[in-house]
Amino acid sequence: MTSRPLLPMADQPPAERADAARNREALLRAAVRMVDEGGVATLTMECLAARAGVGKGTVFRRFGSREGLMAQVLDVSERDWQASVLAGPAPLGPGAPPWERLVAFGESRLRTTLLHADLIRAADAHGARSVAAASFMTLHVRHLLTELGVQGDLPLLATALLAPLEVPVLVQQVDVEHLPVERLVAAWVDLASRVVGRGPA
Amino acid sequence: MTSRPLLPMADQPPAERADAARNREALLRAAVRMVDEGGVATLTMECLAARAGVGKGTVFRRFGSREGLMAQVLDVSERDWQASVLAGPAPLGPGAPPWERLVAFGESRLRTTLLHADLIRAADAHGARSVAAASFMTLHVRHLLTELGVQGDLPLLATALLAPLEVPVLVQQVDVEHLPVERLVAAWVDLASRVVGRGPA
DNA sequence: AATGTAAACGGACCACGGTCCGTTTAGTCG
DNA sequence: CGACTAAACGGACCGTGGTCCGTTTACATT
Repeated sequence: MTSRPLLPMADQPPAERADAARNREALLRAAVRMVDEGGVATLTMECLAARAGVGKGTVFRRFGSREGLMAQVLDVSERDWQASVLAGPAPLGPGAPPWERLVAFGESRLRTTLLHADLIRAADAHGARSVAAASFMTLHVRHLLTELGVQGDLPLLATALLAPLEVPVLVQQVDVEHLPVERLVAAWVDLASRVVGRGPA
Repeated sequence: MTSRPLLPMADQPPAERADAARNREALLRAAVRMVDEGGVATLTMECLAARAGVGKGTVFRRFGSREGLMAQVLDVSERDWQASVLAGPAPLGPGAPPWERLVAFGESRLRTTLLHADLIRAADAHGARSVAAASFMTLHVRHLLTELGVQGDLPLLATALLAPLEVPVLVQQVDVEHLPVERLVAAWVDLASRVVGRGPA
């Protein structure tokens, strides 16, 4: 028997090999570039591989699927946004009263979603939302609802508040029905105030 | 110049040729069969063509895309459902007071969506909801809200009520989080009662 | 019946996502 | 430093959705 790693450390799956890490980084960088140069649609897996100077198999080995890749690309911007919710300036970040934070959250999320609509869709593709992003938002809204003293099935109420901010809904309203974003924001705030059971400061 | 059709009738685009109509029907029948025998995933365009005894090009000529085909397949069941909302027995159909109808609508739609989740997704695919189905529901909810004397941006309020009944949301809750359907129904009714501003009979 | 034409047909063809597997290489151990 | 192994690599290959275009066919007009 060969000896297992001398430092158990934890039993993290053995860690990534240096060349693998380099390739992942190169691919991700290339992907980001392609996306914001030509849009999501122009990024094909084969072409990305070529650009990054690796074989197609490598792309799939690193990211599993186009969807997985897109999720990583999205993560870059999404992480910033989450940070500003968690620790940015009020009213989106902490410091403001919960109702103001909720309103700020809704508007900010609505605009962000619209901005990255294509990417979010590509990262979602088959319909299984990236657990990470969704659960972050659910938790946050749930937390604010708690602070507001809302009674009821909080997890599901949070989901209900988040649902109208999903890509398909917003895209339909903005791109097909040509509703102005301000109206959507106002309607969402109205919805939130009904759910909370009283709103305006 | 050749003479145009002798009976103008209306200027409907010349109407479908007999062979075309036959093929459309054969294809649709075959598609329905394949879907409820093997599930949505087993239906490939080429295979469908073969089954119906036509060329692949014909399938695309008739339905435009896989998505378009699926929309037609879905339409078969969806039409029945719409009929029962419009003219079926109360409380889903007319006759019951608006609040009871709204509750019945929510529960019925929730269960129906879950039942046809795959098909709805396949018919939606790129994310552009079939205008027909969506606008039917929006109109209906809007109508009920009006009857209930709800004030505000009705079209958007209706959308907000419909959003948590969308496939991705429900599938996430049921298949990933394993929440029981009854709880989803209860939460939706709660949401509706908040939006309406008082609910229980 | 013969003719003309717009529509329908079919299947070869293309692009893209995803898989497979034989080959190469990083990192480790003696 | 040489040997060994698990991991990474790359590109040929496959299935599927979708397009294209030369050929066939329904129907109307004479």
